[in-house]
Amino acid sequence: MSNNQLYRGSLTTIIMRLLEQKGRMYGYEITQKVKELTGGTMDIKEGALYPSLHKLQSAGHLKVEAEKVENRVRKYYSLTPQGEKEAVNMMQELKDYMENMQAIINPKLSF
Amino acid sequence: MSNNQLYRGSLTTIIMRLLEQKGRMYGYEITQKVKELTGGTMDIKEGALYPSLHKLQSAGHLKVEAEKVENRVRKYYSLTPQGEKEAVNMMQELKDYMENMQAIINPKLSF
DNA sequence: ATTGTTACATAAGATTCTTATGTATATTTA
DNA sequence: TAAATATACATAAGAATCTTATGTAACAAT
Repeated sequence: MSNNQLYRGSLTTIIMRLLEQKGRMYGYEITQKVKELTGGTMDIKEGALYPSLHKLQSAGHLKVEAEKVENRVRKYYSLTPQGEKEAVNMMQELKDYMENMQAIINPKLSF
Repeated sequence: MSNNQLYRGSLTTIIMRLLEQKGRMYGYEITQKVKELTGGTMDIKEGALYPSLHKLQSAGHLKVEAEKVENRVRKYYSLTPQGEKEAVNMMQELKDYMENMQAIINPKLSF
């Protein structure tokens, strides 16, 4: 993902958010989109991505449809109704995380 | 730390930043300060804190001084010169992380 | 006398990631 | 045309970070 431990734990949030916005994406497309959006600094590894997608799927947050495009198989993922709720949840948790980190890093009148 | 995987990987950054600001803190004090700064939502577990402090110390980022206060031992940690540089580094990496997450979550003209 | 707080520590297990490896097709480049 | 790169999936072994559980020890409060 990056040679930085901070990214640890944020992959599922990223996947859920991209699918919330785009509706339907396949795995490889997600890696490319993230690379594009972060100017090349974030590089999602396949060894992290695919197990993560499978876990979200078996948790009932994603559904998958396999399609053959240009003689290659693609697995398109999208949010289930339950996944839509979970995506909203995860976005709130990311917001809370960011605010908490800001509160620690730039405390208001605490030091 | 929190029932949220996003916090995974941010403990060392938090420790380094608090020591950068306060100069000198002991383990238990760090847990209380973080609780205070985040309104009780972040709760650093001892099983995460102490191994993390030991690792930062053996990496040369922290130095430790044991003191007996009210008949109880405290281990005060502070940044080494090398640790000061590493703290600046970590703050930049946190900033980059936050910006990258923002770019994914709220993309500018990409969807 | 028991519970809660302060203060340290470590071990076992869970989770998430990296690295390595594998399969397969298509395109580009040397 | 052979080799390298890109596209597209997958899994296994090991690393890193965390939680849970447990332990020691002194002090305060109920």
